[in-house]
Formats: sequence, structure tokens, C-alpha cells
Amino acid sequence: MEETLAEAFWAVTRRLRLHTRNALQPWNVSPSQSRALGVLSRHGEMRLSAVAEHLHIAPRSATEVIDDLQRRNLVERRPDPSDRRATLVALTADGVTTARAIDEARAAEAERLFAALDPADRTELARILRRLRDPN
Amino acid sequence: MEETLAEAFWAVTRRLRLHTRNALQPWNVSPSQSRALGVLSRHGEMRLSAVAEHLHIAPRSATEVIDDLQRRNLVERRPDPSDRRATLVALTADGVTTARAIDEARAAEAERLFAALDPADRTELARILRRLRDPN
DNA sequence: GGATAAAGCTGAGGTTACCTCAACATGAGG
DNA sequence: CCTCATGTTGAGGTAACCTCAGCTTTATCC
Repeated sequence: MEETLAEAFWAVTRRLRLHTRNALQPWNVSPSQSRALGVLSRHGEMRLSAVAEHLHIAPRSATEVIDDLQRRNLVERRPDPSDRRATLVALTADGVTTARAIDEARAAEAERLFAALDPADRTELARILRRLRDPN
Repeated sequence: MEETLAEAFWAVTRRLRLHTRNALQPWNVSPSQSRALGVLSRHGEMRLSAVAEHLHIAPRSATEVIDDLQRRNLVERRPDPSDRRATLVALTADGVTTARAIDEARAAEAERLFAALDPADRTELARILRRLRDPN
């Protein structure tokens, strides 16, 4: 019974991943890059180590993702004025519009998946997921 | 609203992945190896290419996973008597018991996650996931 | 007011789980 | 039988992570 629940979960996750990949294709931005863009878009300028925390990855790995985005002029680094060891990362103008566009595309793709549910089911699903996501 | 649904989904998926990783630890079997064991356990002996299909990976990649499992004496290869190009893959005795034990551990870990739901919610979730997993 | 420890980032180099492409053996159809 | 397709694998590549050591800068503690 639970095995079935977990399996069903993985199956849907897989579909969601494919939809997301689809949504990202036009910008050829990798999933991990898009996650970083999302974090910076939602929370604004922050330290590199903070990006790492948000993405649940090691600081060294965040350096790489940010390198890639910087190479594409989607983010920029500047020294943290309050601590000369740290560097702050923020979206560029290009980064802001790209992040927004990607967000919309992703939402549209997700909508295509969740369109199978009527409003009541969506509410139910949201409630159940909320219960599962926190260890209460 | 859908964005929130997708995000909640990813959050729960992440928890489920951590639980699964936890469950696999005692056997130090990688997730992809455990998936292969699961396929062979559920469907029995099959061609390498069939394993690849079940796992949604390229045949070449299945070769690698099976190599690893063979090195650990969990599976064995034998030539397909009906087609000498093909090789059949099956669990060894060790593989059978390991696959069973892993399956149980994973179910137990999943149970720990889904324990947050009462029976009615589980049924609801199962129904909704079923609706989402097929493109009907 | 140094000496010492800790924090923040990155270069170097590794790992995992995938991939493609080409080679090779075998099977199938005209 | 000759050509074409199929099944597996060697060689080599990539993405997204990782650890560890080194450098600079900040904080702490006699």
C-alpha cells in the first residue's frame, strides 16, 4: 500500500521533471541553473554561501553554478562591502527578465500536468502535500 | 497556485528521496542499482535491453549498472539461448534476498513519511496520483 | 595588540549516473 | 548469400555534484 504510494509518487515526479525540462528548453538553461535563478529572483541579492544553502548544495558547487550564469550575463558578483571575504550575487537586468520568463514557462508546463485535476482535487492535493512536507 | 503545487511536490519528493537514501544505506547499494534490483525482482530474468527500458535509460547505461551488480554477485548474466547476440540477466540467490530486504527497508522508510496521513488521506492521495501519472 | 582560530570563496581533482558513437557478433528478409 | 537490422559493449564525454587544500579577511582570546 505504501510501496504503491511511493511508486505513484515517483511516477508523477518523473512526469513533472519531464515537463520542467520541456519548459526550460527554449532558454537552454540547465535545471540547476534555473533553480539558482529562481532563488535569486525570489530573495534578491545574497551571498554565495546563502545561495548554496537555498539550493541545498555545497558552497563550492554554488560557485560553479554562479560561474555559469555569470558567463551568460544573467547574474553578477560584487564584493560584500561589509565583509571583504564574501561576494554578493544578484540578477542582472537580463537575469531578471529571463528568470521571470522561465518562471512563467514552468508554471505553464506545470499547469498542463495538473490540468488533469479539478479544483477540489487540487485543494486536496495541496493540503496533503503540505502535511507531508513538514516533519510535524 | 500551480506553481505552489509544483513546489510542494518537489519538496515532498526531496523528503522521499532522503528517506530512500536512508533505507539503502545499510546495503550500500546506489539508488540506480536498487532500481535495477527492483525490476529484476518484480519481473524476473530478462534481457539487458529490457532492463534498460524498464529503467528508462540507454542500453549502454544498463550494461554499467548490471556490471556493478554482477561484481557484487547480486545478479548473473547468461547468453540468451534463443538469440546469441543477447544476454539474459537474473538475480542470484544473494540478489533475491538482498532485493527483498531492500524492498522492505524502503517500504518501511516510505511508511515513516506517509505516516503523517490518515487512511482517508492516503486513499485520496493515491487516487489523485493515479490521475496525474497517466496522460488521460 | 598580536597570535590563533574561524569564515568565505575558489583551484584542483574526484565521483556518479548518465550519454553518444562506433565496433563486433549475430539474426532476418529479400 | 548479401544486405540490413539488432544486441551488447569499449572508448570517451558531460552535468552536477563532492572534498580538500589554499588564500584572504574577520573574529576571538589571552
